[in-house]
Parts: sequence; C-alpha cells; structure tokens
Amino acid sequence: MPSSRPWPRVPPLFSSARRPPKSSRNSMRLSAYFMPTLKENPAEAQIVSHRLMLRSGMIRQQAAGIYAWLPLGYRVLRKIEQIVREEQDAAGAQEILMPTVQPAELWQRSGRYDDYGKEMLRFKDRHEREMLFGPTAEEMVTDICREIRSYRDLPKILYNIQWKFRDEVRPRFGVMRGREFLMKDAYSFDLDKDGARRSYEAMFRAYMRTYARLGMTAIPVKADTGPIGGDMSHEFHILAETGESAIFFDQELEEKSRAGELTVDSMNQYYAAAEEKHDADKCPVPAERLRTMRGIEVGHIFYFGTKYSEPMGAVVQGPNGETIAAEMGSYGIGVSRLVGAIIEASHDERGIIWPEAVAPFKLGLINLKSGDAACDSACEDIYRTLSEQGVEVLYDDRNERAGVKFADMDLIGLPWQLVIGPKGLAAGVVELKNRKSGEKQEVSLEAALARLTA
RNA sequence: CGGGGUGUAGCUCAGCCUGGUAGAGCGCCAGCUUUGGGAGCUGGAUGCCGGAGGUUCGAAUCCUCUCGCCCCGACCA
Repeated sequence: MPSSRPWPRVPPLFSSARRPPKSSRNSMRLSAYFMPTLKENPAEAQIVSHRLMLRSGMIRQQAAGIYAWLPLGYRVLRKIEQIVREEQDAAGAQEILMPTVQPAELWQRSGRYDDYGKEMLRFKDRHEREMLFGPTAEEMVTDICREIRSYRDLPKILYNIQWKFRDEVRPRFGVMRGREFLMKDAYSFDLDKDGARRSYEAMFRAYMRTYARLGMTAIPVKADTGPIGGDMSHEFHILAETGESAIFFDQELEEKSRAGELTVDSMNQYYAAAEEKHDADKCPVPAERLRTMRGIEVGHIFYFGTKYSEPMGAVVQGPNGETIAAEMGSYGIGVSRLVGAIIEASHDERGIIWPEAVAPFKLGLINLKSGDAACDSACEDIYRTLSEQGVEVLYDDRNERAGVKFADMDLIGLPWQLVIGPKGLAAGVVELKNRKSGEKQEVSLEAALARLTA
C-alpha cells in the first residue's frame, strides 16, 4: 500500500478489524479503570447503600440528591435498566424517549401546574416561556397519544426510561431518595375498563418478572387507589432491614413473589398491607404465617381512568362514531433507586454482594503478585480466555498488596473472585471464591474456567 | 418547611474554649525493604481553615450575615 496518497485513508465503516473483539469489550483492567475506592466512610453518608456506593467509587455527589455515576455504578444502572426494558418489551410495551424538559403549558392544561408545588423545578427559557424539569410524564404522553384517533388503534402501552427531577425538601439515603432519579414510567391507553385491567395485569406480571430477574424478592402491596377505588394500585417493596416502611404479609406470598409468577388475581388470595393499612386485630393471616418486614418501595402502578385523557383531549372515535376518552394507567419503576435498594438488601460488613444479573462484572481476577512472570502470564491467559467467551472480568493487575486487592474486591462485590498466586500456580491450583457464600475452593484452572463459563 | 448539627489537605478528623499566621492518620509522589487479607522505613507534594463583612497590631480561632452539607420530624418512584 503506497503511503504517499494525498488524502487520508478513510477507515471502512463496518470493518470488524477496527472494533475490539465483541467479547472483550466488557472486561477491564483495574490499572486502567476509573474506580476511586475509599477506605473510610464519607461523613455525609449515613446508610449502608450510600456509604458503599461512595466507597466503591460508583457515584459522587454533586449537590444534595444529585449524583454523577462513575463507570462502576453506571454499569450497574445500565444492567438494571436493560432488564427493565426487556421485560417491558416482552409485555408488549413500546419504548419511547420523552424530553426531561417540558413546557408548563401541558401542566396548566391538566390542572396540575398549580397543584404540584415546590417539588416541581420551574424555570424560564430565554423567551420567557415557562418550562419545568419533568417529575413525571402523564401530561406529555397523553398529549402525544392524541395522535390516536380510532378505537381500532387501541390498546397501546408506551414506556420511557428517563431522568426525572423532584425538588424534594429533604433528599437523603443517597440515590434512593435523590432529587434527580432515573425512572421507567409506562402508560397504558385502553378503550374501556376491561382493557385497562388487562393492561394493568400485563404490567403487574412484568414487574414481578423484572424483580425476580434482578435477583430480588419484591412484595406487591395494595396501595391507595384514591377516588377510583378497586384493586388497581399496587406498590412493590424490596425487603431490606433498612426499608422506609413496615409491611405485613402472608409468608406464602413471599414464596410466590420470589418465583416471579404472581398475577393480580392470584395475589388477591394473599394478605399484604403497608403499615398504615395493617390492623393487627383484624389481620386474617394466622400469626405463624404473618411476616413483618421492612420494605423499600421500588415500583408503583395504578389505574386512573380518564383523569388526563379527558382534559388533555386524548380521545378516539368508537365503532358507532362516538367519542371515547382513553382509559389510562401508569406504571413506575425507580431504576436508580433500585441500585441502592439492591445494596440495602444484599451486602455484608465487607461490602456489596451483587446478584449476578446486575453485577458490574461477573468475575474479579486477582493477580496476587503482579510482576511475577508466572502469575502475569496465567492471569493474562485467563483474562483473554474468559473475555472471549463473554464473561465480564475485572482484572486487578495493579501493583498493590494482596490485602488491598482482596479488600477492594470484597467491597465492590462481584459474584466471583479468582485468585492467582505463585504458591497456587506451583501446586497447579487457583482459588475460586464465591462472594455471597464466602466459600473458597482450590481447584485446577480448568475446573475454575469451566465453572465460570457454565 | 420547623428543630438540631457540621463545614480545616483527596478521605477521616485534631486545632477554636483561652487570637500570634495550620497539624495527624490514611491516601498521593519518589526511593529502599516487603509481598497469600487494607505493609515498614526515609524523603516529598497538597490547604483562598465554605464565603462576605466586622472587631483587633494580628482571626481557622471572637462577632454579624450568608451559603453548602448531614441528621430528626411533616411529604414522596
């Protein structure tokens, strides 16, 4: 190839040679990774998830209730987001992306502009037009769905994974009660109440599957339905000792929840109530089956009829030419809150214990003696081999002492640790440690790799 | 929004009461010794002591105002 060509060579758009191999894209060397861990607890963080997120270098606070997500935290956030997305898609919902900034006019039309109070962050653009940072999106999605004109185009469920802002008086608990937060919000549009119920049911089931896939047990609890009534509003709580609210439920419900197979109807057979609705004297569950635990609310779904479709004009024409306002429901999951909630539910005194589905990496590869030829080459081999097979590896190749590496690895909570040291290598073994159980086994390298790629 | 607390090095904190121009541990940089669970020694860098005003010859320290952050309560995915 002559090097004297007068124009720069244009790289081929889709040449696979220019891309890193697909399989290794998601592994990292710790020496190159931006993961600023802290040995001590920052004074501002009081609860365990907030402390661990700061200490493990997942987030940094920029203002009260506003956080920057660093590489490790962002990986987890994206994994949760993706599971939520896949289950929404599987339930027949369609993803859209609505803006974070909304015109005040939309909210004036629904009448909520005045009701919302100081929690809504308001400002003016350069043309003095009143704007706001969206705390939720019922108005906007309803406005968008005015495009639907015929009953034949219903039902529809649209969802959106986007940053929201609520100017809480008192943000706290790190990302669990931030002012800015990532939320999945879905909205269903149906022709009648039966249809709305079917949509509600579909979302309910998607939620149960979502939490199960995240590795969490979430208890659905009937929530206040306001003026509409019925059994069409539920909150979903992840069980954690530090939960904000006490919940009371039949232990059989917990077993069903764990499997992710509950429906609205099957859930109606069981008792579950939040603190404010529970009356010990009237509780139908025998004491030996009643569980009392604390929960973190990580989802809330409700049906609200034509509350927005009527004032905002989201109406369709029915088969007989009549005008029908859409029956609507909305369905929220706090994606960023889930990051904190999962940590609250899954940690020990050493650090985080990630469920495999949301772990930032599957494996932490610890080179006990960086610079040792045998250790280095064994680790490089393992790193390459596993990465090529799609295992996400965080390789601690730093020139640090063993204790530092163990401590950091326990702190960030990857499900597996593979420890490579000179003594083990000489004996033909490596150590595979399970973060959750703490179990360590000395096995051959082949056995370890087989276990990790299973 | 009421009540309380707190701002000093990247992190945790001492110094403030009783003014005299800033410290420790950890972290960071260099070197040596180490190396299987947060190492040792030596040397080094790092601070508008949250901000503004005041008192004083002199303010991290005393006074006033202000801002940030945290906790408790009322409110929320």
